[in-house]
Amino acid sequence: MSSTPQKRAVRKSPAERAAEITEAAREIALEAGLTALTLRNVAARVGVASGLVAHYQPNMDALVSSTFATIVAAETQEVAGLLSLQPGPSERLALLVDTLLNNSRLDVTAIWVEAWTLGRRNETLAASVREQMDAWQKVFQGVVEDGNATGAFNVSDAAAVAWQILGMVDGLNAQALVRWDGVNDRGTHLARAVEGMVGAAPGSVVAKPRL
Amino acid sequence: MSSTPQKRAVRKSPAERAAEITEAAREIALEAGLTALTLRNVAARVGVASGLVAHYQPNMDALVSSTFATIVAAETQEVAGLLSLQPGPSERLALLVDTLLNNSRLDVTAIWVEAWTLGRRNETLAASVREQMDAWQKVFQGVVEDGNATGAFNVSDAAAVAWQILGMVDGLNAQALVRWDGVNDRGTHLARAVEGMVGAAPGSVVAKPRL
DNA sequence: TCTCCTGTTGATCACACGATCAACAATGCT
DNA sequence: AGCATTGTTGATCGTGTGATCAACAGGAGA
Repeated sequence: MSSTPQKRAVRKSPAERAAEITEAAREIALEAGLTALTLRNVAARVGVASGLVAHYQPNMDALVSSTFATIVAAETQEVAGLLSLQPGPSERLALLVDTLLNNSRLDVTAIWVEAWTLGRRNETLAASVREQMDAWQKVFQGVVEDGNATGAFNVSDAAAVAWQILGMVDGLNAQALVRWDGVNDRGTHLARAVEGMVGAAPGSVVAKPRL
Repeated sequence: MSSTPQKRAVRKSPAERAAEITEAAREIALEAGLTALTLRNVAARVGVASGLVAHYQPNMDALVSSTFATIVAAETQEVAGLLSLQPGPSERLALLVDTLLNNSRLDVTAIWVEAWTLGRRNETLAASVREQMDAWQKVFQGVVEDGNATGAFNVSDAAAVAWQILGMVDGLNAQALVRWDGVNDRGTHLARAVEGMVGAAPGSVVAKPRL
């Protein structure tokens, strides 16, 4: 019954081992949250002694914050990529709202929410959170300015509106975290709210039917 | 140098002692978060041995969740009270939005956010969170239905819209927790968004100037 | 084959947590 | 005054955390 063979881990290059550790950290965070990122937890997943994880990281706060950044930045990139495929700003805004509300990203949302509170005691993480929020805001702002240029929207302060939409989306996602059964038609309601904010014609921001 | 006199705590009635403990827990939570609610922390604040706190509580999860409920329910009551003083639904909605965004309640917001993640590992707390969210939603729903009745709003699903507004407010507050410097005119932007959702005339939901 | 470099181990430290409980002492009752 | 009730203590246990470091061993180069 050698459930845990307990054999010595094979010797690997620092780069490879470091990659294993960050990947294990990513998986743990997505499955059990940033709080579950402990030396022993990560070590166990990699199949390695706890000391080794410590050896590859200055401290755990750093691993937590870099793991957060990795996960969240990947999501931003992915969604931004989807946006570029859309024909116009209204479609982009609709896709943005629709994509972020479809509950397939609840694990990432959980990490966001956790990071907001963990940031109170982990300054490195707090800085990372602000940085990633800025990145998201820029994505929204780009869409809003886009719509302003084409005349689809009419916004005086695109940056502020972008912050607001971001906040709303975050809130609705956090809500879904707790009240998963919640409300349907979330996308429709939010679309109407967003239309009000960007000064778009009612009904102009409409989610494309899911394929 | 008797910084901590270390004298034995005076003997008090169970009711009185229990009240001291819950009050100390409330203060600690508001200042340092629900995570800071430890046996020793609460005991130190009351000026009592850690065992006594344990003696008055079935377990710490219960203290955490009841403290959360106490703090949040008080806020709901307070805001609901303010609402009743307003003449009509538009004013009520405006006050609601304005009050919840004015950053004087960031400590409570921090507790909300913390509770969302802590609820994943504390089922008692999770139940309490859902209960308190329901209470908030009812407040919003009442205002929306009110406006529907007077014709100020035009909403087909008041419950769903109420959930959405609640989520938005939560998100914007959580955002303010991290990006305090953030955006000004948050109330105005949100008012416009809410108008879009409730089908109110643009500009009808406007915050009363602060006295 | 031998040697050195370095990736790796795991025991260990100090600390914090929740929980438990025998012993203590203040209070009110008889 | 003596006693019984009960609020209170604080040491203790088991667990978990991050961090440290002497000792070990795999592998590449001489």
